[in-house]
Order: sequence, then C-alpha cells, then structure tokens
Amino acid sequence: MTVTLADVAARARVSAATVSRVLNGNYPVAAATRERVLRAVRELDYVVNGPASSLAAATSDLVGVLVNDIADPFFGIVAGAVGGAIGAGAPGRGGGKLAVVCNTGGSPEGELTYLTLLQRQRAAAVVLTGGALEDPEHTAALAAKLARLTEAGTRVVLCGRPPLPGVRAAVVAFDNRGGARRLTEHLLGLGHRRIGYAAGPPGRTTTRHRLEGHRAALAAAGAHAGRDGEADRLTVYGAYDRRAGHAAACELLRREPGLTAIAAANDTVALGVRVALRERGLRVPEDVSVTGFDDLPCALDAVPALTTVRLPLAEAGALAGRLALAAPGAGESGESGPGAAPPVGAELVVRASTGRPGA
Amino acid sequence: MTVTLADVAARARVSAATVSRVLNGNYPVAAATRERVLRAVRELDYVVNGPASSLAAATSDLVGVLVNDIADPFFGIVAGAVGGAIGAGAPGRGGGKLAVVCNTGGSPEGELTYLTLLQRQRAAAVVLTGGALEDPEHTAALAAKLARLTEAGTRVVLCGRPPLPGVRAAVVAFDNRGGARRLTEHLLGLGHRRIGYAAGPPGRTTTRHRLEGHRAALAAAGAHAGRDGEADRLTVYGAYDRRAGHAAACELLRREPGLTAIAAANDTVALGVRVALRERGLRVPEDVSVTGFDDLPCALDAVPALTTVRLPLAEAGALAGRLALAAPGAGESGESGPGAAPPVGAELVVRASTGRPGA
DNA sequence: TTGAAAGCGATACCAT
DNA sequence: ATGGTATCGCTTTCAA
Repeated sequence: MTVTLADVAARARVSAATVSRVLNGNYPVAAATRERVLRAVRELDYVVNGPASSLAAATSDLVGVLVNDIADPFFGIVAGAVGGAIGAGAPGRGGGKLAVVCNTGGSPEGELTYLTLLQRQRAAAVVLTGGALEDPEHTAALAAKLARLTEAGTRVVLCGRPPLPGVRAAVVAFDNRGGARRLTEHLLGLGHRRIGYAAGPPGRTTTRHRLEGHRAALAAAGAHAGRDGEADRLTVYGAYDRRAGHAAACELLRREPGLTAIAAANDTVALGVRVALRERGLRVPEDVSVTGFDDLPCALDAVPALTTVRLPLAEAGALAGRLALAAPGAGESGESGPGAAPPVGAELVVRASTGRPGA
Repeated sequence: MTVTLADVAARARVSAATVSRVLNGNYPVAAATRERVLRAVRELDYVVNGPASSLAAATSDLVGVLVNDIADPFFGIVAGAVGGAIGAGAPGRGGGKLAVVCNTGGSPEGELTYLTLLQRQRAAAVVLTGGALEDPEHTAALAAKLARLTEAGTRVVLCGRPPLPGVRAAVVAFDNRGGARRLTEHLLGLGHRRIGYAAGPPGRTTTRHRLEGHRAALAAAGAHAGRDGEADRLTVYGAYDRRAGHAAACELLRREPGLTAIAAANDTVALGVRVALRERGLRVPEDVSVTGFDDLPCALDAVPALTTVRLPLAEAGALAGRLALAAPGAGESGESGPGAAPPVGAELVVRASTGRPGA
C-alpha cells in the first residue's frame, strides 16, 4: 500500500541503509548513488514514516510550545515565531522541526497533561511561555515533570517565566518589574496621581512582578504613599482578558471615582479597560496600543514615551525557538551558544488612562 | 533507562499484550488484572512511547491545524477551539489527541510543506482553516496531496474554505458573501453612499466572496452603479493585517476624499483602517469591533446591527475539531454524523466607517 | 480472559 | 562507500 524505505531501496537498487543515509545526510554517500536514490524517492512519492523513524532514533522532530491562551495575540506572535525559528527554513542543523502549539488555558492540569502528551511523543524540546503559577505544589510537580523530560533528552526552554530550581533549562527573561515600573512612571510624569491598577490573575509570576514594578514607581514618587492599604484599594485582580479588564475598570471607578488613570497588566486587559472608559464617556487616549501594533508606524509614533518599553515579541519567540534547537548542555539557565542574543530587556506592557490628569 | 511496556508487564505479572489492552481499553480485561496493571503503571511512572505506538498502529494521535496567520486572533480562536475539541477532555472516543498548529503564513509552499510534515507523522486528521488560494496550479497540487492523505487514512476538514474537487473532506462553511453583503447593507442603511472597500489579498476565496457580497449590496442599492469601474476605483486589495488596512484607507481617501465610509474585509484590516482614520482626525465609530470581542457584552450592545452576522468563531472551530475526530467515511463533503451541527451561517465581518454619512 | 510471537518501518552498528 | 541485520516499543492476530 504505502511506500516504504525498502521500496525505495529496491527501486534504486541499493540497501535500505543507504537510502536512510541519503535521506538523513549524516554519512557520506557517492554522488551517483545519492542521485539514484533521490530519483527513486521522487518517482515513488515516498514520505518518511515519522513514527518509525522516531522509534528507531529515539527522538522526534516535534517541539512543544505551551501557551496560556492561544486566542491572545501575545501568545500567537510568540508561538508563530518559535514555529518559524525551528521550522522548514531554520538555519543550521536541527531545522525542519514541527511546532506543536498547546493551549493550556493557564490551568496547572492542562500544563501537566500537555507535557505528558509531549513526553509521550518524545518531543525534541518543549517551550513554556508566559507567566507561571506560583503555587508551590504545582511548581514542584512541574519541576519533577520537566526533570523527567530533560533526563529523556528533551530540551526545555522557559520563555517569560523564571527558572525552575533543579531544572536544566534555557530561559528567555522578560523584565516585567522594570517594564511595569516605567509604565507607571510614564503616567506619573503626565501628572497623574490617583492611578488604578488592573492586575492579572493572582498567583502568577507576571502578575506579581508587574504589580511590584507599578508600586515601586508609586512609592518612589510618594504617591498613594501616605495612607496604608491605599495601593491595595486601587488594585483589582482578574484574568488576562478583555472581560476582566472591563470588570476591573468598573470596579476601580466604583471604588474611586476620582481616578485619573488606570494602568493595565497587559494589552488584552487594557482593551477591556478601554471599553469601560468609553462606556462612561471618559476620554480614552490614543496611545493605548496593542500587542503587535508595532508593525504599524503610526501606532509607534503615537506612543513615543513607551517605545523603549516595547519588546519585539516575535524576536523573543524566535530566540526561544533557537534555544530549543541548541544542543543539550549548551549554556543552560541564562542564554545559549551560537547566535543567541542576550535575554530580552522588557515585557510589553500597555496602559489605558482616563486622560484627565489632575482632574 | 526509560520504562517500557515490558517493565510494566513484568511488575504486574502479566504479558505485554495485556498491558496494551488495559491501556487502550479496546479489549475486555479482568477488573483485578486491570487494577494490577494500572498500579504498576503508576508506580513506575510509565508513559507510553508514542512513536512506537503509532508505528504499530499505523496512525498517530496528532491532528494538524493549518492557519494562515497564527498572530491573528481569528486563527488563534479557531485553533484553540479545535485543540479543545480534540484534546484531553474530548467527548466520546477519539479524544486525547494533540493539536499541531502550523503557521503557513498564507503561502502555498508553506501549506504543502506542512502537509508533508503531517503526512510523515501519520496525522489522524488535518484541518485547513481560512481562505484558500485560487491559483489552479496550487489547487491541483493541494488536492493531490490531500487525496494521498485521505488514502492513508487521514481525515481532512476544510474550515472556512470551499470543498476541493476529488477530495473526501468534511467542510465547515462560512457565508462570506452573505456576511459581507449584510455589512455593506448596514452602511447603506446608515445613509452612506460613497463607500470604500479594503479588500483582502487578491486570489483568495475569502477575498473574492466578500467582495462579491459587498458589490451585490451596492448594486442592489444602485450605489456606484452608474459609472463603470467606480466600484473598482473604490476597492483596494491588501494582506489581512493592520498595516495593509492602514495603507488601504490612506489610498482610498487619496482616490476619493469624499468617502463617508470604508468597509474592511476582516477585523484585523479594520483595525488598520481605524488607525488611518484617527490620524486624519476623522470620527471613528464605536461599533468597530474586533474578533473575539463577543465575550464582552458591551461590545455586542454597541453593534446591534451586526449581531446577527456574528459567528461564534470558537464554535466553528470546535465543530471542525469534532469533524476531525469523526470516523472516516462519515458524511463527507457537507457535514457529518453524530452531534455535527449544520454548516455555520456567517463569517464574522467587521467594518470601519469614517462616520460621516451624507457628508 | 490471557499469552506468545510476528510484524510495523526506519536506524545504526558491524562488516566488507 | 555500501550492505546485512539486530533493535526500538508497541499492537494485534492466533492459540490456549
């Protein structure tokens, strides 16, 4: 029925071993022989049997990419970049791999389940993207699972989340604290003093780090500083989605109608905040930008103050992809060998303000 | 080193065959025996070797999802829904499959390359999403490739693109013509008469169908009808991204400054149009919505006229996922067997108008 | 209900 | 440079 290596070998009048060598290009093969084999492959329309190959070689060319929410362009861009970096046209050896994008929905079980699925597939590498849960129990389970994976030869890349103790992994770090801090400093610089904060879901590294950055900026400026718990009162947690951003803005304005600005923990949340502000007839600044907008010159020009905070997200993803390809053992926990850029500077953080500084 | 079926069998004091039966649940096994096996699996922390299993069974539990642009939330939502429908918690038999999201970038080669990669993996199914290229040569190549896949037992699902002659595939159809037509009718209803159109890339099914719908509405209303080529003059083609939307709006306004509205071929393009309008100080209507906004009540309320055009995108994706799981041979080319909903009604189409009806 | 054994298709070591 | 072949881990008849 389906064409196998043996069929090709027969047609090319060589052994199966030779065909394998030609196809993998790992061993020297006479040019004439190679030609004969390649022609047979073409004529028979032969396609390698991946499973068989993976079984024999004890490794597959699958690379798992775990994302918290594939519907969020943030992860879409990262996943796309990883896929591009490891895919067909990938530079050097190790290319031609297939990205398996797994949507965990941010749930701990989802994360573990998909890792098991990938482990089962003997994935060449797994890339965990986005903030991690800070629950000790889950962290332990995750670390254990990842340890097993690395033992089995699977490379682990952490992109946008902190290193895991005891896990040999390459990591692409985002400066969540610094980014959030600069964001709030920007608002303070505009004259805002009563600033609300639409935070991410509790218990996530990104949520905590960004909130810390936000508060550091407030503290440095002496804002909210007097009354205890004032910062808490002006902070509302929620999922990283529009609906939550909308709800957060409503709640924040209910608690403190005198708010002049609201900082959001990420782009998607900012979109929700925007909608809430518009509903109330509040002015929404044009400089609310969205992940991915950076390919639009006009959008960039509109937010000069934030330009430096911007992260070429796609490049971070590509870097993660390259790290996934790198030979195991190369520069773990930090960056890696050839062609690897230093850890990326800052996470993209965008805010929506009510645009009434001093009001 | 790594635990195998044989290890589990030994520990449970049964044969490998029995372990396999327990794990796959296809054959009857004594309850006591099953327990013993499952305990051994747990104790040894055994994980099936996917490649070996796929090799023996001649099929894998991978489902390929081809998307034109993973960074576009439209595809993110669809891909996520497919993944959810076939994944861990999938109903009935056939669940527990792994979605492999492949970003073709809308290129014909990418499409073919990924299909080969999936063919090599012996994918259980492939889901092609989004508009298709109308190039006869590529269509033929694609049809041939898909034919080979189905022959090998891979199910093919077309989601958002027309059926392919000679290819046994399930299809989830979007009413691109109808959606676009209603969109333009909406604008006409608001009093607009000089309407620009930011179309998608030339040569795509979605581009053509939506444009046809748009023009049908214009023709029915007698708008643009008099002068020949007027509709062409007010149409600008471009990629399905913001940058192109921005460029299209600029060009349209250059050609006809008297424009009172611009209809965009999709959400992402509409966002770009929006930016261009804002740059010019033109009023941007609040009812410009974005794919995925439908989970935000306020957004829905803002666009009553479009509510009926809205497609629960995630549901279309889930449907496609279910079709991917269905037994081969079940109701091809149209819809399918158990639990399958009828083809979805309408594609989500959003527009941006300059908000100056009659101006 | 369970076991034994023959593949599945490619890889890589050992010869030649 | 090329061929023979054991091996990878699981599935699936065929018997018992």
